[in-house]
Amino acid sequence: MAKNRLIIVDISSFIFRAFYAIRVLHSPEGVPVNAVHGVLSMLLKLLSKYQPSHILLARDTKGGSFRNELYDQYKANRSAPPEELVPQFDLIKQLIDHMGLPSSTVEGFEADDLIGSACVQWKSEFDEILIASGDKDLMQFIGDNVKMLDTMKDKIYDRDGVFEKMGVYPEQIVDYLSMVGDASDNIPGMKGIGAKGAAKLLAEHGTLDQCIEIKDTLKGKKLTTAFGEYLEDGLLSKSLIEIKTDVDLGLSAKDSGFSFYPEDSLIEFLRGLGFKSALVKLEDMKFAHHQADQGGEFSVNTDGPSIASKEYDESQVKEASLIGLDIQYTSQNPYEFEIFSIAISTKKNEATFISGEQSHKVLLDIIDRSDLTISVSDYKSLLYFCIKNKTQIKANIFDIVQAQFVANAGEKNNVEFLSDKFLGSGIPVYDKKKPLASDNEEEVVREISLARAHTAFRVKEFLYEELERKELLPIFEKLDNQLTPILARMEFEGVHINSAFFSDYEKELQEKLDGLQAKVDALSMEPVNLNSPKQVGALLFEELGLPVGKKTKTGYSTDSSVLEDLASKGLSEVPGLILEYREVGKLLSTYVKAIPELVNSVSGRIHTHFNQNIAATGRLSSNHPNLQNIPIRSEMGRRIRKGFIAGPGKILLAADYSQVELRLLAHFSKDKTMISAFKNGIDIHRRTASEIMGVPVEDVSSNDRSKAKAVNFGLMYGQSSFGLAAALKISRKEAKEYITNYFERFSSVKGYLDELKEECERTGFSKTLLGRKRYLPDIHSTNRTVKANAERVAINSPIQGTAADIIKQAMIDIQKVMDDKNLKSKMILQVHDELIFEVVESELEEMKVILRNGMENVVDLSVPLDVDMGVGVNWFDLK
DNA sequence: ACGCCGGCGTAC
DNA sequence: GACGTACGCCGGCGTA
Repeated sequence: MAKNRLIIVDISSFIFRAFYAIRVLHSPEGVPVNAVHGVLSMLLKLLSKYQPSHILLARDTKGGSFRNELYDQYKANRSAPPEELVPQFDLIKQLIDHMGLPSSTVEGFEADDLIGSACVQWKSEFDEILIASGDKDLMQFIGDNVKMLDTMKDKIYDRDGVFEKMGVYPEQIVDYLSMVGDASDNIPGMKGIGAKGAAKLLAEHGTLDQCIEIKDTLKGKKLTTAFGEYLEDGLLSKSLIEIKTDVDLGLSAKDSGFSFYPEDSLIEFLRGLGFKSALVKLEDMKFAHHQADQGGEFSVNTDGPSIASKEYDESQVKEASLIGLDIQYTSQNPYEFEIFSIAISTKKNEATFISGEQSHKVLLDIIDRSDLTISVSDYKSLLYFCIKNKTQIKANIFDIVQAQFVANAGEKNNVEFLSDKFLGSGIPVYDKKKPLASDNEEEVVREISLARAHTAFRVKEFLYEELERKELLPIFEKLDNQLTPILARMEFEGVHINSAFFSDYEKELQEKLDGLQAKVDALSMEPVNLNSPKQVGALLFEELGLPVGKKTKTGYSTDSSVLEDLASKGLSEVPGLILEYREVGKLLSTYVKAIPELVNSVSGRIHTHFNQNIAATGRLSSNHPNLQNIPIRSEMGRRIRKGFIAGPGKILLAADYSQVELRLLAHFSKDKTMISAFKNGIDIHRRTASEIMGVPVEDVSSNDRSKAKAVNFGLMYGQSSFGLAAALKISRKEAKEYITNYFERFSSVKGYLDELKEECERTGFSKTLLGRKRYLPDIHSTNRTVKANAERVAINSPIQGTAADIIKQAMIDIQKVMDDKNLKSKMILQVHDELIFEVVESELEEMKVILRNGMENVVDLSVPLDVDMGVGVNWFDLK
């Protein structure tokens, strides 16, 4: 590492990036502070990661620079900074001063000129200079000991790095940008010359001046006009791009030396802005500083807290009102696991590890205390323990992972991430590959468990405050947190399967698959692995010479739409055979073979995991195995459902919401046609077909209906005419017509969808009927594709998310009734809009009533929520 | 041998 | 560029 390292920061670019990267947050006084927060964390990261001995923060002045006098259109395309950013400039100036970081601003010059001047004037004073900026312009200063740092990508550019990225060397950057221009500063460049052209010219002729000298020999219309008509623009551009290097910075190289220490004034300042997690980091730094003072050199350190391990002391637990808890189990299998150890934390930077019999006892003690809040990172596994031991939890449980999911759906939410985010990291990672730091495995488990318990203890207050501030406490406390015990019970109960059915069906499908493989082999030169898209592509498009359709990143696309196209052309029977092979192979590998392997050896049943904190809309997901995607659409696939059966003396009962999402769309949009269709029990797709194709309801063909169905669904996903056309294999024109007609006939739907986008732009999040939020920072992206994506999400999330909230609430209500009535029937599966119960036959009729009531009455909408039910001995027969 | 990623296909 | 939310299989490729 360089002994003497200067970092020059283009602070303006930090400010803008910070502002747009984090949604707007306000201080207790209502002043926006998101950019302040962002700049602070960017600076702290810079200091800890690159450990500079010197720093210079270069700031723009409020007025324009000499460049505005050269060119009145300079930066004319820049709109005024957003209203909510304006008051933050001054706060950031104060922040920098409180941090004691050297900064410079000079009237009439931009930050770039200060950076350039520092680079040139101070070059010999430092072993290394890093320019922290995203401005390509500044690449011109890169040289032996000057490098550029892209803090977003954590990438450092040296001379070769510049060439790799731009195709020119640092000394050619000015000429390069003079030709290409720079849209962000409204620098025109020379029309007709793009990135590649400029790089090529400079590679051949070295400089712009050289190019001008030989311009008459240049070939091609674009180039000749560029060097004729637009040469002036190029020269003007050059004068704008050139950076001053002789500005008097008002301080010397030595003055940029600093030593960062979180003074009380900084702490006070940040407290006033309502920052909490940043304060924790700074206080830990102070702590580290004092430690370092005892025995050596101080270095900026934002790493996590070190946790002192304490002996177990009963009194400490007795006095606590909040405990962080981590449990380590002896096995993943919930039917076999015993508690290996627990760790508890009731104090900052302290935690206690307890193993053996005592851990079991302490755990039973603390969950029995109704005056206690236990903060954990895996509530469900604690519930497994309780179900197994037939104990009830009296304490309040706060799951930090679930809290983070509700507060920031779509963000990471594992304990390691939370520890990083709020405490500055600190969870040791158990890495099986590397030899353990300690050769005692228990030692490693102990370290991890202590850190997890401590994280749960510390992070709870931050997340609670965040949930409160974002008005998400009701969703967290009344919905998600209430659902967890139900999911634990469902998982614990599991599903019964008919293993003989699976093995018979496996045999049947395997024979079928072998037959298909043999047929294809007979038609090809050499054996092809039909599971390999690469080999399939080679067979179809090279050996057989079939017409190439779509391409993927890596080669020919061979997906089902391509194969169907080829099959319909009748040039070869191979595409059809591959389609069949794919279908059978999928069923075999993903379901028929895989599922029986997951039968639990103790219970003899399948125990899926219902994940509550993965799908950003609030839906559940299921894995190991995924029981939410068991085939139903094809007959061959649907047969798999025969393998899922009720236990002895039981019967399966399923209840599913009919068209929930479309009903929600009708309710939200208040569309009269849709509402009346649902109120009168009319088939919505048929009705839609009639409206958009202009035929009487009774004359709608089944083909028309399925097209309308696709339109209805596509709508809720923000599908374009392009997508609809592809899905239905119709022309874009026809697809477009349907969509246009749809929005004419269902005009309030159009308005509603637009409103969703606008609302999201305004607030930064989308919201469900029950108040679940999903923050979508991409809605403000300047990248069209990214923004369009966010808009589709903004349309879909409230609908999908509301449906998810509704069924969650229904599960809670239904389980409550079942418990109150002490019923023996069990809720065992949820498939987004469907609940499946294993019912004791004597309870069947009662259960039907409970389900219908529970599901239909969760919320009061302007359309009824209809529920269909089915009964059967297996999942196939639930009709 | 293992892990990651792309392509593909299943569900709602 | 073009349809939202998931999970999981397989092959292929890079690293060990």
